Formats: sequence, structure tokens, C-alpha cells
Amino acid sequence: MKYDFLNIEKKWQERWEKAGIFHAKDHDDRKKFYGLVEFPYPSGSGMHVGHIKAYSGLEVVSRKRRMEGYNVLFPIGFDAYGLPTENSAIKTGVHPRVLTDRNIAKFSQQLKRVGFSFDWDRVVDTTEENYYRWTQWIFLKMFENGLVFRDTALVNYCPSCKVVLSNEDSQGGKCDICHSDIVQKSKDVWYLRITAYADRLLSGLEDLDYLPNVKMQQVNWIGKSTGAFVNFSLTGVEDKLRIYTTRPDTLFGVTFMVMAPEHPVLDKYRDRIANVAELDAYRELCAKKTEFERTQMNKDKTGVRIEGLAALHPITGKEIPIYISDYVMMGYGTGAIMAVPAHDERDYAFAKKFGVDIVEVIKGGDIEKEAYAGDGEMVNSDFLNGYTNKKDSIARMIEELEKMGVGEAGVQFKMKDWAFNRQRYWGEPIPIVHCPCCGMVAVPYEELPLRLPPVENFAPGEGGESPLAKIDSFVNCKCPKCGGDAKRETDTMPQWAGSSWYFLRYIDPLNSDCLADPEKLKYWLPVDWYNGGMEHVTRHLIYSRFWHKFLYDLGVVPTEEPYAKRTAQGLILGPDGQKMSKSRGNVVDPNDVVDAFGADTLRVYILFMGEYGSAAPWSESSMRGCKRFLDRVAGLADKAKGTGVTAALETAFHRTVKKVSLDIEEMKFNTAIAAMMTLLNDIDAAGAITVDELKTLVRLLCPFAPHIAEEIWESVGEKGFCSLAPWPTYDEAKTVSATVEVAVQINGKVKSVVAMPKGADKDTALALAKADEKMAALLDGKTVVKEIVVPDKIVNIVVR
RNA sequence: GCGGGUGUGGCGGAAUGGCAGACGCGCUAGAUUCAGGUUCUAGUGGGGGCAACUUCGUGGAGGUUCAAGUCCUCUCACCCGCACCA
Repeated sequence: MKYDFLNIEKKWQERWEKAGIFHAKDHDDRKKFYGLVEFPYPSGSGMHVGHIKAYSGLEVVSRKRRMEGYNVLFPIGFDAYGLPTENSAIKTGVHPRVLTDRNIAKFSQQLKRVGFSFDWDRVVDTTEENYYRWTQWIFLKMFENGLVFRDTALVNYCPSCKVVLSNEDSQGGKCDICHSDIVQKSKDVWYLRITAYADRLLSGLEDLDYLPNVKMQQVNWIGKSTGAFVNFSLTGVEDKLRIYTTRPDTLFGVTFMVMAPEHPVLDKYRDRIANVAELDAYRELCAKKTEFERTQMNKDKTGVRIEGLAALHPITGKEIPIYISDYVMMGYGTGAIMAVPAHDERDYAFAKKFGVDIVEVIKGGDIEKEAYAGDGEMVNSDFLNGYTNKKDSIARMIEELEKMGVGEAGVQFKMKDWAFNRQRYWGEPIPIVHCPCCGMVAVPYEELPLRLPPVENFAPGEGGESPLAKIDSFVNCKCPKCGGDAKRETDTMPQWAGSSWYFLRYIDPLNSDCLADPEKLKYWLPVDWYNGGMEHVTRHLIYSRFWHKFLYDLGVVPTEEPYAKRTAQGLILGPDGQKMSKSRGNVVDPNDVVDAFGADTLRVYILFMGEYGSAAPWSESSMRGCKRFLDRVAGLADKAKGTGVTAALETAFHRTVKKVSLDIEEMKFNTAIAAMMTLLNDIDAAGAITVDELKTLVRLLCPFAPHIAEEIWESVGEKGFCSLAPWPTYDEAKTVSATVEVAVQINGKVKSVVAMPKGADKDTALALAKADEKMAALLDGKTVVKEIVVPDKIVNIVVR
């Protein structure tokens, strides 16, 4: 067969579409499989081959599932709200709606040319009214349930994008969108109370089949710690100084306290403090630093002692000095700590610098030299003396604190509430009205969607306010509650909003009564397998788990967790080994590859490059090898003759069917393809192949290279689609040939290879090994010390 | 600093403790072709040998084992995540 890939691919893509064979059925007796890939952000520059890799993994799995008889839902959509499109609109003057439609059209065309088996009837676009209406609906439900709040706080602000960013979006002190330095700014912002779900987001991970490092990153991000809150009395005032510690059992080692510079106690008792001016100067200095500068490690400890205000030890009653220092953060715990310099590195450094006492309470280290954070016997600790187990001493101390009424056990999370707004145009409007009498009032559900108004100028205001703020007809409205004059919220939701629930909408994309039909949700959920990038693990993945749990609590979705299994693909690097990017000019456009080599070659190559989860550089010459492989397979169509089994190939076929079947499940696509290449080499060596055998090979190949598979399938007289043909089966017993080549060693070094019948027992194997000409000569005159036989694998004779 | 991961030919990468380097690229030689970024055949880890063969070899050093890329101890390098988290 001539491998005219351009025509073949066009032909089959049209036939698939016409026959609608990739549409999922909503009510069906077959077992269901819901495979999900992270939907793309439709940028102006189109897709690059990295997108193709991200979808190719589950494309193969989904295609295999269909052939195995599953009812498969494998959808695609577009996460289209966001800054890049808006920035491009500002630059070009073209409306983001127009740009988005244009970009979606381009992305769709690219995806279709690759022949992905997506269900194109279920495409969702997060910027469509019918979609964002339900994003707003979920927001209002959260508002109703107390999970939305507004707060004036120091926030991460990107001066370049002019938006407030969540912690997740400003990791490392850089803006995730433009990589500028983040500054801290006091602003009124919307928050989603994700911390209310912190414990469940953590415990829910246990039973999920997520990649270990995905789980680990989420655990780390949630950052649960257990310990205790302790209230220290202050000299001469009513208020207590509340602190959080993970080691309450070191309470007798406390020699000073530290508060964050922003701690409110300072403002409250200004008149009692002798050195207010000095403290103010220090606080001002800290305020100027970015969060990033403040959290630089190995930095010299700085701080100022508060004169005129001290803490009292809750057990001994001893007076303890208080300092302010920027090594304590207002945002974690209570913003104040008890310092135990003997057993905490940071406290130790501070104590050394400021000449504070260091009292050892755990034996085992040398506190003259450094802080000791290890385990050991408790000393200088009253009722804790003699304890050697950390767990016991902590429990005892908490018991005492609770008895005395000065503290209690508690947990803390590193995770913070989710800053949930952008002062930008291209996002879902937040459906809230500010009324002078009623305060914040929800837009009534029946008024959803709250549409984005038409705007002339998309640029954010100089003060960082949303472009919507300039539109009087949008801003001015009546309060839904009292009917009085009110003003609409003008912030929009962050990009992560729409993507937090899109997998639910695929299940019922056109529903106008609810976000998705409960019966359909019951049938399709949970997502059986979700694949995406590692960069979304501490954002999208955790956000969407939060939303899903909330919807579960509302009774909207039937499962507590959205995704049963989560894997991740590795990057495709440019030919230069660098990350693909427009600025480096090393981006590979899938359309160019499809034109020159065909979609099947592109698909096979992307999965053959290396381990699916690892990064690998693009190599056009390597890809040519995959094209050669498909050329050779195409050539078999003319060679195949007769039916039944070719004796020389039987084992090879069974072995390959097994290998490919198992490898796909483990995403070991590279070795699955290698196994098919090996089989092809075996077929060439055998010099013959039957039509039956060719059909087996073609079905194995179909998930990877479906167009050529269909073409060959048709050429051997099959009437239906290869894409729907049954997946080949294998017989375990026939995966090993009747005669096996067994390596024969002397003292662990291979000296010969001997053919033996499969499953030969120890005596037979030894006899055969010793009968071998080479072995006989080598063994002559030697004393045999030990003989080891692993059936079908190895014979090792130890001699002296 | 803490946590996780990775080190194998010229390159991408294979190897349930059992013949290291599957498969592919590249390279070498030969054939086919007017030509070729074509196709086919053979070879291809290093050293030694005409050869059968021999020896060394999975970042480094030890160890366990009949047998180690794989298990254990130490160590080096690189990558990723979190990072003054109390």
C-alpha cells in the first residue's frame, strides 16, 4: 500500500466525524470510562506540540477503552478567560470575544488534524454565557454558605498586570503571568474560604490514585501542622498574647517572645510602650520589604525589644521580654511565637545576636554550639523532667495547659484563603451588588448570567481598578433586596474559576436548568483518569477539588472527589534542549509536522520520545524513524496472505499483545511502540504474515496511529471501523516459546547460551548445560561447589 | 534548610536481583537509484586480538549475594517542589 498520509488522514477524519463514532452515550449498559485532559487556554499563537503530548496519553487509553467495549467520554473544551487575550485586545483593539473565537477555531482545527477522538459535541467554552452563568451560580452558592468574604489585607499585587494575585499565583515572589516582582499592597479583596476545606482536601488524598509527587505537593501546600495555642499574660494589661507552637513541651525553655512587626497588640498599647519611636522605625523598614525579601533564608536576624510590655510565663509566672522581628509572619499562626532558643535554629540565632538566655530543656545536643532539634530526655522542665518521648511530653503539656485554662491543642495550615478576584475585563463578573443599606447583596439566581457589558477600552485604570468601573450603566443598579440605588461589584473572577468545574459541564454541556443533570452526573462521575501538567497541582487541581467538595456538600454532585486518578505528562523541549517558548524561537507547530510527516507519525513520535512523564527534546530525525516504521507497516498490507497463525510468529504476537496492553495502562507508551517495532522486525525476519495476524497488529497500532490503521483495516476487506474493532487478546501460555535460550554461567559469568525446552526442571537444565560443548571443556577438571538454576532464565555453576 | 526525583553508549532511552544497552536516531561499509534528507543489507559501548576469544564497563567508594544498573551504607552532581510555617 502506498502510504499517502495526507489523503488517508483526511479521509478517515471525515468518516469518523460523519459516523459520529466518538460521541459518548449518556445512558448505556456498557461500563463507562471518563478520560479527562486539561483543556487548553486558547492563546493567539496556536498550539505547540506540547499540547499534543498532553492529550496523546489519554487519547491512546480512551481509544483502547472503546475497543475494549467501554462507553467512553473523552471531551475537550477551552479555558478562554484570562489576561493574555485581554492584553492582546488592548494592544490590537480587537475585542477579546473576537480574539477568543478566532483562537478557539485555530486550536480546534489543529486538534482535529491530529485525529484526536474527542467528543466534539460536548465542547465547552468558559466564556460562553451558558457556561459562566453556572460559574456565577456556584459563586453565589458559596456566598450564601459563608465561603465568600471580603477583606482588606496585604495582598500580592503585580504592578505590571495591575491585578491582585493569589498566593498560588505569586510563588517565589514573581507574577505567574508576566514574571514581574510582586509587591505587597493593602487592598479590598474577595476571598474564597478554601481553608475551611483544608483538612478534607488533605484527608481526601489518601484513597486517591494520584502520582506520588502530585500527592506530596498537595500535602506540602496544605501544610498541616499539629501543636497547641498558648495564651501568655501581659504585664499590666488585660489582653493575652496568644501564640502557636508545635512543641508546647518546650515551654520551660522559653526565654523570650517574638511578635510580627504588624501585630495589632503594638497599636493597642502604644501609650504603655517606652520605645514607640524605635519600634515604628523598625516596622516601617519591614513594610518596605517585599514578602520575598523578608522570607529570604540565612538572613541576619533583626528586631527590636519592646520596652514597658512583657509576657508572663503561664506556669512559672516569670517575666519574659518581647521583641518584634520580621522572622515572624503575621500570616501564619497567631503572628506571635514563644521562642525556645535552645531547640530552634531561628530562635537560637536571634538569642545569640540579642544576648538572650538559652535554656536547655531537651538533652542530646550541645547548646553552646547550636540549637538542638532532635529528641532526648526532658530536663529543667518541672513535671516533664524525665520524659523521653516527644509525643508523650507534648500530650502531657497540653493536658496541663488545658487544666490551667491557658492553652489548648490546635492545628495550623500553611494554605491561605484564595484571593478570588482580578481588576480586569475578560473574566466572569462577580455577581454581587453593594448597597448602602443592605451591604453586599447577591444578584438573584434568575438574573444570571450577569453579562459582561460592552466596553470600548479594556485597559485597567491607573489605580488598578477594573475597566468595568468606568461603565456607569453597568455599575449603577438597584439593590435586589431593598430596591434602593446600589453599585455593582466591578471585579471579575480569576482565571481559575471556570476551570474549577468544567469536567462537570462536559457531562451535560447544554443544560439550561442546572449545571448538569444529576442522573448523568451519577453515571459519569468520578473522572476515571485525569492527565495534566505538574504546574497545576497546587492551583487548578486543588481549587477544583475544593469546588467539587463544596458541590458535594450541596448535594449537586454524587462523589466527594472529582478525579479518581491523576497523572502528568512531561514537557517537550525544543531541539536545543531548552523549554519551548516564542521568545527562544524553538516552538514546533503541530500543523507543520502533520503537513510534512502526517498526524500518525506525529502521534507515534510524541509517545515514543521517552518516558511519558519526563521531559525530552524534540528531534526531527528521530521522528523520521517513526515515519519509517509506519511506512513499513503500510507495506505489510500487500504482503499479508492467507489466514491463521504463522508458526514462527505465534509467540511474538502473543507477547506483543500482552506488552502493548499492559504498557498502555501504565502509560509506558514508548515501550509499547518499541514492542510493535520489534514485532515488525520479527515479521520481516519470518518473511510472511497472514491477514489475521496483520489485523491483530493493526488493532494494536490503532490507538497510536489510527488513520493508517483504519486504511489497512479497510484494505484487507473489513467493513467497520478499526477504531471500534475489539481489542486483541493474548494467551499467557503462548507468550513464551517452546524452546528458550538460557544463559549458562560459570561463577556468575556467562560462558554459553543453551537452548532448553520451556520449563525444564533443575536436573534437566543442569544436564543440558553440562552437555554443552563449551561448558564441558570449561568444567573439565574443576570442582563444582554450587549449582543454581532459575528455570527458563539462567544456569550458574560455581566452581573452584 | 526540608521534601521528592534523576544520573546507563555519540543521542532519545530499554532492562519482575538473572545474557546491560531492547527499540529508535546517528554513524560506518556495501547495494539500489539520473539524483536524493529514498530504499535495502551488514556492522556499531571502550580496550586488546586476524580470529575463536578476552578484559573493562550503568556518577563515585564500600557492602550483601552464586549473581547488582536494580538491594544496603556512605558520597558527588544535576533537576523539581516548599521554604524564617513557629
